[in-house]
Amino acid sequence: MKEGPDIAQIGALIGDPARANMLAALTGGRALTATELAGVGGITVQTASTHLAKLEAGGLLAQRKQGRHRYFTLADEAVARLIESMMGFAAGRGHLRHQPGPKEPALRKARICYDHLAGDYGVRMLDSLIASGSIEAVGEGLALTEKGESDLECIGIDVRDLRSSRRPLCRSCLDWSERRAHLAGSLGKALLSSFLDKGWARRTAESRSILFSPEGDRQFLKLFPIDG
Amino acid sequence: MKEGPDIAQIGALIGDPARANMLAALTGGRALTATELAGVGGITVQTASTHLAKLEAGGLLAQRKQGRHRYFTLADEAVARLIESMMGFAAGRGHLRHQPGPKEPALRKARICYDHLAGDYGVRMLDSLIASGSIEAVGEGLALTEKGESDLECIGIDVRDLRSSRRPLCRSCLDWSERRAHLAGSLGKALLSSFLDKGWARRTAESRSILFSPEGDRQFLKLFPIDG
DNA sequence: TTCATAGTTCGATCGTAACCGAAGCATCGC
DNA sequence: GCGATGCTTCGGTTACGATCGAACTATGAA
Repeated sequence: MKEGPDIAQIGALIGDPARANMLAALTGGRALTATELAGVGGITVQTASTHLAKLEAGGLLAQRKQGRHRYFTLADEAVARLIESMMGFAAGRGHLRHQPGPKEPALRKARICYDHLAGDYGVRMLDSLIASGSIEAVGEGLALTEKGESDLECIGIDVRDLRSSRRPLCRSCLDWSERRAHLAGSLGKALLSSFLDKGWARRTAESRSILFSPEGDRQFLKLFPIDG
Repeated sequence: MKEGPDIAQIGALIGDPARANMLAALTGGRALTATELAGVGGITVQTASTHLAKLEAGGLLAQRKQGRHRYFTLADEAVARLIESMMGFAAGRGHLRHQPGPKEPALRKARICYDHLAGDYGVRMLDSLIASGSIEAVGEGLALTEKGESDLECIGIDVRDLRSSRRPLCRSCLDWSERRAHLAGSLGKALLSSFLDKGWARRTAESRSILFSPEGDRQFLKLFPIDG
């Protein structure tokens, strides 16, 4: 019972939904504050604080104080690989999920995935961008074409500015309600931001769903048509 | 929260100590019965049964009925790799363990590790066998020498019989109370069995500790001396 | 100084899951 | 048929940990 490395301890740390979500969010590589992580986990800051303390004590997280903020990151590369490998494993047996997708239809339609658009609308957007030749699927990755760059500039996305960041411009993110890829990366984030700025959609208070206004809905569907 | 593969579910499955131990035991690749796994987990068969059902429902275990036995194995290679990777990760941060070894001194001294002797006595036995030239350490593995074979025959171990089994004769097993290797494999099992048969020691009812009689203790220490 | 924001600690509640005893099936050997 | 063994199911207990409100600390802004 008490022999072998303590995989139970690590399993238990990952085994709580709130903690698992925090870890998954941190897999993106960006440092997040305790409050942000509380939002990711769908819990209050107090609860998040105790979770984060446990994760840190368990060696899964590192903490960096900056002003009155506390930025959390995965402790090291090994943790990231562990989480990734578990996600890959879990993905291989989707039947594992108790709830095979977001419960609420609104979440299935459009929701925020860390910082970009996911759900039916997220998948549709990427499909449309690929169909129009704005984005090319290169192997596992995605690349913005010249046509895509000019098209996006037209709708107010400053692609050059996005390129200056270290973060990849386009990343493919598996959508777990649709089981298809949607657009992540700084471009995915910028697109979602622009929808919010334009008033096409808004975040809901306590949920991760994105609510489109009737007008925003129309504009979105026009901008990202699906042929066939 | 409800997006991404459900690593929380898998984490929770692995996160229970009893289940973790069962999984770790099955990493050896051999099929084990529910009763054996209950012993590994240090729980009753009833409890083990519910654990095993959960693990099977979670896709981590496969079950094969054979007569009145139920043999459990890891569901597939992917599960084995997942467990291995978690063990490797956990080993890399040994400080994770809440209890750095078995609590009770008796467990530290001698205990059963699946089917062979572990703890202080297990480590001593292997050390002595190596020192006397009965066993050679070859890289990560262990090999019985000719001298060892004849020596063991003298104390009533039928090595030829053991060889006929598919199971490796000698295996090195990391001892987590001593942090050193002890002898596993069919030979390790046979040696422990012989101690029990000779009445040198006995298993305790509800614990995994092995209790040596005063006479057995004397014989054991004489048979496996440590010089220096 | 005072107020606001970010976060932790405390205390208490509550739900879930691990656990075992006892009873119930199923299979084997006789 | 019988009893013995291996395992599961049921019922009830218990313990742990996730959760949040409230109070507290720390940093920053005004």
